[in-house]
Amino acid sequence: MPDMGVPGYLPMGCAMTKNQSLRERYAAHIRDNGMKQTRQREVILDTFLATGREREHVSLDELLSQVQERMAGVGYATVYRTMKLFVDAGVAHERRFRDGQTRYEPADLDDEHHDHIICVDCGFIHEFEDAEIERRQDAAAESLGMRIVSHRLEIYASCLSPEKCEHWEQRHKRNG
Amino acid sequence: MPDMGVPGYLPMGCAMTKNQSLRERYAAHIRDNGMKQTRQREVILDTFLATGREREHVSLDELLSQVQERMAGVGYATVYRTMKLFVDAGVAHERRFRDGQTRYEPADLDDEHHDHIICVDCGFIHEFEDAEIERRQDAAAESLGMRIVSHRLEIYASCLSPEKCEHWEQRHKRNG
DNA sequence: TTAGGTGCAAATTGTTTGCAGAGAT
DNA sequence: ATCTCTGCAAACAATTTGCACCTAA
Repeated sequence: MPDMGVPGYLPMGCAMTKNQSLRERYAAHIRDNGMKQTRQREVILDTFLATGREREHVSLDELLSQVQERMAGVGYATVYRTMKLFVDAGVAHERRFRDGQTRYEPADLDDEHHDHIICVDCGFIHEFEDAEIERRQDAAAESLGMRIVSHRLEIYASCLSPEKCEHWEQRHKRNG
Repeated sequence: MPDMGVPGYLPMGCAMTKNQSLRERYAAHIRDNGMKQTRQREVILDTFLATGREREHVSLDELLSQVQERMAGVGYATVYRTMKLFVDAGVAHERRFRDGQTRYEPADLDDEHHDHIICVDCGFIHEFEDAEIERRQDAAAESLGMRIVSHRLEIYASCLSPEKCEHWEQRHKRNG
């Protein structure tokens, strides 16, 4: 099902409107920088946004193989360069957890921000927000006479209910 | 000056007692695992703990060249493997900031923990602690039925007083 | 004496780039 | 027609490992 963004008719944060916003950012970036619309970029964007709905934090390898299912012959370098483009366009965020792979997720809109809790047993990546933690980070920087440019907060934790974790493991391994 | 750790006679957190604790951890690890005391490991430990006093967060390359000043001919692989050994022994913490280099700092003792604020202008690395942030992280994990194994919080910020930052830059570049 | 350590060089891993042909506008 | 993009392969950068020789215990 294509994105039929209808801003105002759907609650904020809904995947459909959010993906629509990201598509608009992409289109604007392409237009404003004299770049070209290509079939590869369309497929990569579609594939990337689809994985995003399940909050998958795909690696380049994972994304590449998903892209190749839709369009054979696409090269690693194209996906690599396109994801950089998406980052520049404000469509994607780049994440580096501890598995040595660069991963991507759909960008947060506006002032939204979230951090990650990674299960050390199965690798599943949860997301969470805490405004008070953000405030305290600002305060810590300010006390040093600095202003925050960006931050990263990653929590590595193990699941207290393994049977639930097993389920996550299966889900996650699908894309590995 | 060698470390003359005198636990109980100096305040907790003092560099001298702390380094003494770390040396003891190293010695215990070597003993308990049937490993051997070598001149290289001694020199690397001395050099590493010395950089730690200034909270330098050395990279392998930086550490290697400092080690070679004290003992010519030491190879990269030896420093590499020795730092892994120190991590296993609880002597060092491994850190990966965004400059693509693995850095090391003396391990925190017991329950101590600190996070980092990295200046995006000069690369200088500050440290800070915030117990409330830690509590909230625990709470976030608990709400998902998880228990924290470790975490990383890095704040990238720019300095509001550049002239101060210049000073830091000089200090930091010394080891680059 | 012997198991473990060292130093070199080569292998790995993940990322980045140069370039000739293909494609979008 | 022109300028960008793609796919391949090669270059890079940082880390990791195999191996023959060395050394602590």
